[in-house]
Amino acid sequence: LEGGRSGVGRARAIAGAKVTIRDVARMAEVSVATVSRALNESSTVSVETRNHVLRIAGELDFVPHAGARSLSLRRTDTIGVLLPDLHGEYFSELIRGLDLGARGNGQHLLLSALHGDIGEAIAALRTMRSRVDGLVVMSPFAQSELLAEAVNGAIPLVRLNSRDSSRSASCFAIDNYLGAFEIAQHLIAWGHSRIAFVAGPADNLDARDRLRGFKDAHARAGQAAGPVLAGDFREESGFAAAARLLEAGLPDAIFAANDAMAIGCLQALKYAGVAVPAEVALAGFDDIPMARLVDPPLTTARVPIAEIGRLAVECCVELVRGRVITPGCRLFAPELLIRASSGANQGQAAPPRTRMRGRS
Amino acid sequence: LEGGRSGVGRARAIAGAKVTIRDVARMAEVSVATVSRALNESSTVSVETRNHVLRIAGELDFVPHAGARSLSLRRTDTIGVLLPDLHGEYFSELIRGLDLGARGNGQHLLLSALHGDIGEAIAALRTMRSRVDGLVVMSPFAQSELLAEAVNGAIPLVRLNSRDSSRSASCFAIDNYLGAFEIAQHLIAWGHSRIAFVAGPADNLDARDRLRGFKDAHARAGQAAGPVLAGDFREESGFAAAARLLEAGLPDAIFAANDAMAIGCLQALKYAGVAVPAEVALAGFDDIPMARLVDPPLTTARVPIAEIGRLAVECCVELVRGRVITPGCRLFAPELLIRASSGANQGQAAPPRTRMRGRS
DNA sequence: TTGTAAGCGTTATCAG
DNA sequence: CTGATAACGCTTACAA
Repeated sequence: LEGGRSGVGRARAIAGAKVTIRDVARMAEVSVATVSRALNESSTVSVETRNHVLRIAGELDFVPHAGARSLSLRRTDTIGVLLPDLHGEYFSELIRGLDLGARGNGQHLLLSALHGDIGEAIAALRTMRSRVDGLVVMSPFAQSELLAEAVNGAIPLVRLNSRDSSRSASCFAIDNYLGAFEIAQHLIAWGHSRIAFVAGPADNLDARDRLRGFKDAHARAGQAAGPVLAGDFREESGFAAAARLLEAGLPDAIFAANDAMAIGCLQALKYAGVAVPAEVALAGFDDIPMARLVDPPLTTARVPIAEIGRLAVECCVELVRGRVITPGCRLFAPELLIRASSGANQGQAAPPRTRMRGRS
Repeated sequence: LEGGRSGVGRARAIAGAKVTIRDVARMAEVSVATVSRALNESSTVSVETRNHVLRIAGELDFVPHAGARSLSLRRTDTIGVLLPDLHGEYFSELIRGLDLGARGNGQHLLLSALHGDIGEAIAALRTMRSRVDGLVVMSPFAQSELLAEAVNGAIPLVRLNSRDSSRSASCFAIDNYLGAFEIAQHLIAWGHSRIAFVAGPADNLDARDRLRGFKDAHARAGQAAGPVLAGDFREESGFAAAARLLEAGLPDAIFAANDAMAIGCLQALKYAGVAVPAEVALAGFDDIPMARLVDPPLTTARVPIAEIGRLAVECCVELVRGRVITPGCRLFAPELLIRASSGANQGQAAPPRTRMRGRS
């Protein structure tokens, strides 16, 4: 009677029918408790029993049911990630960082990318809530407070790139204000007296901070800020903005709130036969890979997005594990990358005080 | 006694303590079965009870425990995705498509990226197996048969971009062979008689197929294929390959197995003062967004990667739901995009038979 | 239409 | 060191 079991077990494994811990227990001729202990490295199992059980489990190709496990353990070992509609290298680098942080801590990643409004985000958050131990949320929405509310304190929440004054949240963000301030300062230092700004979406927090940095750098320098043009972070809107400037009269420099729009500007300028940086200097933000490949290479601010993603997940895991972390926003300073598009001579130590310009 | 319950429930919701279906039942003064039925739109519940229950559940901010649900329902409503170490726009577009396919079918996406070797991938597959209803796996490994084995038929498996002769698997892939064949044919038709090929990683199936296409196009044309240089799909390796060609003597044209490497080539050629396409024509593969922005814009083959991702997930969901799908590989033909880098005059109907060249 | 109760697969407590 | 057994939260026959 007992002899037949091995055959049954093997058949099971081959057929792919779900094999449970009871099957393993039966085959190994021990109790389910012992199997559980052996599988979970509990020390209260004799070495030989453990090995025996492990061998049988392997033969049966046993994989514990995650749902049952989470029911019993009250944890899922997965972190949920909610991201806005991101593009290109920025998105893939972010995910790379998130994945790194998760797998490094034995966590799975439940991903949800959003293609829409905040209502959709809240709905997504609700359905994720019961499947994850913690959440990492990146929301460009100004009303992102609502998101934290949706989670309702049920599980830890870490925010990405949404600096806000929320009392209790942990948050990892790029210092958009500082980066924009520095770029504007750089342009001003190089003698550009009329600098136009191509803004991002009005309801986007990153975009707002970059605009503030742009303006404050001018205020600090005691110089009037140039015109601010509307944009939406996409290349096309940069192209359109430059086209408007070409019509209204070119400034000395254009600072676009991200690289994609800066590249759009560059295209429009090239098309119109305007030399960059000789006639108009140009700068962007983000340092997407294309930035150094365009001609001329783009002056910009690099944001360590993968690193931030990794840290955010790690912080989330810590919170899940009950570590008390003082809440607050950790800001990461972007790195100013001066390339040819801003007209700065990289070999030269100090910027010129004034600058001769070909056009008035 | 009963009067106090409402207060307790509200306190619970505020505190964020896990509220279960029993709490809802108690508050609504019905049985858990009724709550379950109300929440799951079962028709066997009176409209008023349903509304009542729904209201209470809302007040309590109740979210069903996914683990318990999956235990009972024997499904998780999530699809697992296993991806290799991908970069840039290709990666983000793919994820966009996968996400679209998942959310469109009410599924969650469990993502696992960055798999160096196949052992790692197999381990990841094992731990995912119990948390998902189906898997979409993209493996560039030639030995990817092992992956299917790891799943052992426990759940449906759909492969991405790994064309193989596996009897039972469903698979969605780009016709790399065809795309490469057409690009090579295009270069040949435009009179380039010596065409170098910058290959991808030797163990990468996509790369192999592209090389085959390149060679077969030459065979078909009765023309000897130019030198094949090693590469690894990264920009740097394209740069290095072009550097080697500059030293050994330039061909008439260079066909890189992907756009990233083609752009690397372009950089090296520019750096050396070689005019593209006047002195050397150039073509890539993938149509990453940068391809049309470099100067000159890159001739390449566009692969509908987001679309493929979406379809793969949808197919997987169908399989999970028990739809019988005839297995096999669905190949998607890339779209040949002729731009300036290959020297073809787009306004011109037919390619020239022979071509005058500035260099021997 | 509603309630009762038996699973679903694990882990953990408590005896042995 | 090992074995019963009671949770864990939900769905679903089966009864009423």
